[in-house]
Amino acid sequence: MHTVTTVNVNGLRAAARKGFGSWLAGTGADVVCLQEVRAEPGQLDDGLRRPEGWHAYWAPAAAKGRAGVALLTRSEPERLRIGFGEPEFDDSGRYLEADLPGLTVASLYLPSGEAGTERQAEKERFMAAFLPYLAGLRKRAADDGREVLICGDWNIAHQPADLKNWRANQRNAGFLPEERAWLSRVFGEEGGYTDVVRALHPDTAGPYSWWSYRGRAFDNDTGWRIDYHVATPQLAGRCVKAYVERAATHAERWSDHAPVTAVYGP
Amino acid sequence: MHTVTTVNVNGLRAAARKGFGSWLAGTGADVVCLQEVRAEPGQLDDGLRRPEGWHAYWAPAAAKGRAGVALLTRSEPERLRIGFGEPEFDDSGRYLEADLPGLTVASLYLPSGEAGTERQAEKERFMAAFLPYLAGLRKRAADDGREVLICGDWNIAHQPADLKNWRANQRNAGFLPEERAWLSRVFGEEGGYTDVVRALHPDTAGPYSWWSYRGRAFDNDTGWRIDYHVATPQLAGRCVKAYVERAATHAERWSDHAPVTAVYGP
DNA sequence: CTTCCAATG
DNA sequence: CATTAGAAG
Repeated sequence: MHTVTTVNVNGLRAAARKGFGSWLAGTGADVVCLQEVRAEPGQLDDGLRRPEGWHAYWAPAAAKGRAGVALLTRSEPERLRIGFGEPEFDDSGRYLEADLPGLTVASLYLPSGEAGTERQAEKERFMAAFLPYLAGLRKRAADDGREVLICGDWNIAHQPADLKNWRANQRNAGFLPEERAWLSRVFGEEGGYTDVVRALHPDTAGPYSWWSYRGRAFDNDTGWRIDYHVATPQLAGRCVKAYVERAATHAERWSDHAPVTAVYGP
Repeated sequence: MHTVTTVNVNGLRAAARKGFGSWLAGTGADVVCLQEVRAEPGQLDDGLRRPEGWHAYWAPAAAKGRAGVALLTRSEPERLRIGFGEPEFDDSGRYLEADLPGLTVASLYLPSGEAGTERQAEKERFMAAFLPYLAGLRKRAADDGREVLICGDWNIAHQPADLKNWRANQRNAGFLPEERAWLSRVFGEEGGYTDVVRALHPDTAGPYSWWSYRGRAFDNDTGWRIDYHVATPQLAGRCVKAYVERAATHAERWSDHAPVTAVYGP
């Protein structure tokens, strides 16, 4: 029985100034996955670095002020792992994994970039290395009788239903054919994972989890669904509820992403 | 008859957001010298670039967001000059000169830097080139029967009375022996100029015109007098009133400097 | 449009 | 402690 939330905070220090703390205090989740922390633990206030009632783990990027993922868990994990074994990304602040009893849960922040740039090439290298890792992780977990849940900002919308203007974005990073095909492999035989939110809501547009700060994207709900719960099928089948906490970042707008929460039954 | 104000605005766009406009609307000056504009004219709102009732002249630095001086005059100058003939500093946004009838007035922003750095070396090169220019300017003006007034942020406190903690600052840029000696030459035979505010207030501590943003420098009046009216002696003798508008940047604090105003009688 | 950094003051 | 620009998103 787990309630898990993932949210890209777009700078935890800025988010904390604008209300992240009260959101965290009010959440019923027992696992929170954070992305784009953009700070080293030492740059965070005590109450944020070690929040009351949580075990907190940080994987900052070597580059200051960039990326950075974290995991907050109500119970203490048995094991932690930073990175997924690809040296280029080991200290890039993009992957942090924890073993809880019967469940491996990870916070992922996949690179983003504009089409045709070096950043996009980096994203593609990440994708190429990460898929085999994911597949291997699922197989090892199956052998151990564990479930796996990779939460985070994957920076890719999978299908037309996953963003407002899919036609206009077919040549934009985040909805490129090769990115979508890669996600299909994650969700297909090769990866063997399930897109939890889409499985529960097969016919909705969205629910979006990111809206650009530019223009009136949030007000018009011109969003993208790029933050996922990616789970082994058995775990996904146990999900009884999944939703985007649009209101959490609405009034105070402490991030351009909204938390994505799923409740996994026993 | 002139009322002249000089103020380092520490970024005119930021100052405008915080109340520079209402200060300008309320000033009785007919010449305003600005330093650290930190913007090209095109980056300023219309009302700021061409303020109602003023002629406005801008000398931005080639390096974006750095330095930049300006002159606002109620009457149109006969001539304008950017730089003082030293190529290194011609487009550094540090010197702008205007000829009004019988008066040459300039806005100066002398480089600042930390002792022992390349910035300090640049400051010293500026000082070395600027003193002969000043001396020549005074002589030419004398031949023409003109007065000269160089207003601005000279980034040097001259004497112990010109900063709160002079003992602690003897090795800090802005109060180094060589900088003080250079100002003494400006105010001595070689330059031939007068420190207008000090001439009127020979026995006051300060009045300071800059307070660091760090700590409680402003509240404790831990300030420096580094913004000067530097005038030919005859003009200085006509000064009937000289003061620092501490309140102008107190309530709203639109700069770390305060305006320094002097009234020159006929 | 917002984050954070770096250089600068 | 504040400014601006620039990289990044």
